[in-house]
Amino acid sequence: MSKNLTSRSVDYSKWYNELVVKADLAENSAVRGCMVIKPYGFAIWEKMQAELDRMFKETGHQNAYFPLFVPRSLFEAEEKNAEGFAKECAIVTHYRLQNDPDNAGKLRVDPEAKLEEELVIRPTSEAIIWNTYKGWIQSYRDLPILINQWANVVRWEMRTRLFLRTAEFLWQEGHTAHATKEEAMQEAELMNNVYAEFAEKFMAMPVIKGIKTESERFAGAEETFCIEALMQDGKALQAGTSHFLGQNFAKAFDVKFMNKEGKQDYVWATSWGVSTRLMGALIMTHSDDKGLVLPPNLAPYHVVIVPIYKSDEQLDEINAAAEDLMIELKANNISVKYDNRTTHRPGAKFAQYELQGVPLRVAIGPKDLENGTFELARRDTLTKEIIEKDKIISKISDLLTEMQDALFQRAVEFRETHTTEVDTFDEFKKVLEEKTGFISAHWDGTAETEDKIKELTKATIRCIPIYESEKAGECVYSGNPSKRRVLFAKAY
RNA sequence: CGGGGUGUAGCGUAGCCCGGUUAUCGCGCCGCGUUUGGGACGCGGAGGUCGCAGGUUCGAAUCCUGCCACCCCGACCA
Repeated sequence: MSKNLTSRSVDYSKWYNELVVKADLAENSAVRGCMVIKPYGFAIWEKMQAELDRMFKETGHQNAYFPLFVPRSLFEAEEKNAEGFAKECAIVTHYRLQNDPDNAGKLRVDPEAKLEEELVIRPTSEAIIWNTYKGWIQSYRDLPILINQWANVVRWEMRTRLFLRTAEFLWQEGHTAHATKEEAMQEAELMNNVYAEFAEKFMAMPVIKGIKTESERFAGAEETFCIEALMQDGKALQAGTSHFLGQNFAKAFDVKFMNKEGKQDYVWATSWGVSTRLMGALIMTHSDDKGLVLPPNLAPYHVVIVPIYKSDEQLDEINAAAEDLMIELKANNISVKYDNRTTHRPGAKFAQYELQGVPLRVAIGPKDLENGTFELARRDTLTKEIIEKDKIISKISDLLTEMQDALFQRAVEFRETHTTEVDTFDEFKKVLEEKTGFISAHWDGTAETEDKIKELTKATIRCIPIYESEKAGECVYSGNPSKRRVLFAKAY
C-alpha cells in the first residue's frame, strides 16, 4: 500500500484504513490500483454526491444513465475528428468462460466465444452519449440537452495512486448539447463555477478558477475550464474540469439540427466532471497527524458522544442523558453517533474519532451528571471545554458553523502564503524547490516555453486564472512579451 | 516500457550477505480476571503455501534461474 498520499511529513498510512483499502484482487491479477471504499469513506462520498446533485438540478440538469460498454468503432469515429485521446483502457474481447480441459477445477476463456467487435469499458462516456444524442436531436427545439451521469469509469493508468489516480473510479460526467456557441460556452463556465462553489462551501477548500493551456487541455476540447487547489505539501491538484467542446463531437458523431433559420448545423457541446479524487483533495487539504479533519458540511456525522463510567449504574444514567441530548441534536438537524460500546475504553474511542475527523465530540461522565455539564472537544483545534447542559445545543450549532469557516480560512491563508510572484527564472527554480506552492509568473504563451519549463523544473502551468486583471510583462523563461501572469506548480 | 528497490501471520517487521533446532518481535485477534475523564494491565491462547514455479544440496526463508506483484524515479495521465 502506498504510504505517500502526500510527501509531507504526516504519515497517512495509519488512518488510510478508515476510508479505503486497496482492492484485494486475486493473485496474479493484472488489475492494479483499484480501491475498496469502506462504509465511512463512502458516507463522505455520498455527502458530496448529494450536494453536487442538488446543485446540478438547481442549474437545470437531469440525471440519466448510459452503458458501461462502448463498441470500439465509436472510438474510431471520435478519433477521426479529435486525435490524441489516451488509448489506455480495458477491453472486453470474449463473452464466456469454460472448464479448462487440461486443468481440472480451472476455468479459461472459451476461445469460441470471441466477440466480433470488442467492447471498451468506458474511460469516459462522450462516445456512447454522443452516439445516442444523435438520435434525439433534429431541431433547435430539442435543445439544449442538459444531462448528468453518476458512474464508474476505468482507465488503464500506468501508475496509480490511491484516490488521485485509481484504475477504476467513481465520478459524475455532465454532457450537454446546445444550439449556439455562446450558450455552450456559458454552460461550461457555469459548471466550473458550480464546482468552485462546491469546493469552497462544502469542502472548505479554496480553488483558483482558470482555463488550461492548449497542451494541458482535454483532447477534443476547445477550451477547458478548471478549478485548481493547493495541497498541504505545496503541490497543486486539479479538482474539477469543465470543457467547451465546440462542434468537435457533433462532427465526429454527425449530430446535426435544424436551426431557427432553417439551416442544418452541428450542435455545440460541453462536458464536465468531478470524481472520487475530490476525497483525496479533501484529505490533503485539511488532515493532520492525528488523522482526518472533516468540514462539518461533509462529515458523515457532526457529533460523537462518548460515555465515561465505572459501573453499570453509571452507564445507565449516562445512557439516559445521552438519549436526551441526541433527541435535541436531531431536532436541530445535527447528526450524531452515540458510542456506548463496552468493549473499548474512552481513550481508544477518542483516538478513533479523531482519526475519522468527526468535528465535535461530547464526553459524558459522572462529574458531568453531578454538575449538569458536558465536555465538548473540537477536532480542528483539538481544544476542549466544559459546557453547561442548557447551552450545549446552541454551542454545538455555533461551533459547526465556525469550524466550517475556520477550516476554509486556514486553507486560504495557507494558499496565500504559498503563492509567490516571481520575475526571474532563478527565483522561479528557487521558490519551487524551497518554498513550493503556486508560482505566479509571466509566460510568453508558447507551448515551447511551457514544455521547456516543465522539462527543467517539473512544474506545469496549472491554469490561466480567470478573474485577475491583466498586466503585461516579460516571460520568466524566454524574456519575450507576456500579456499576463499564469499559475505554475508541481502537480499530482 | 526503462532505472532502482521490496515481497516472511490481518498490519508492521527480524532473520537472508555467511544454508543447519519448533521462523523473531510488536500491534491486532480469542479466553479469564482486574480496569474505564486521552490509545489499560496481568496471565493464558490461536494464527505461517517465508510471493509463485523450477533448480543446487543430506538439508533452502537464506544460494541460482524464470515468472508474478507491489513501491520509488522517469515515460504516461480524456
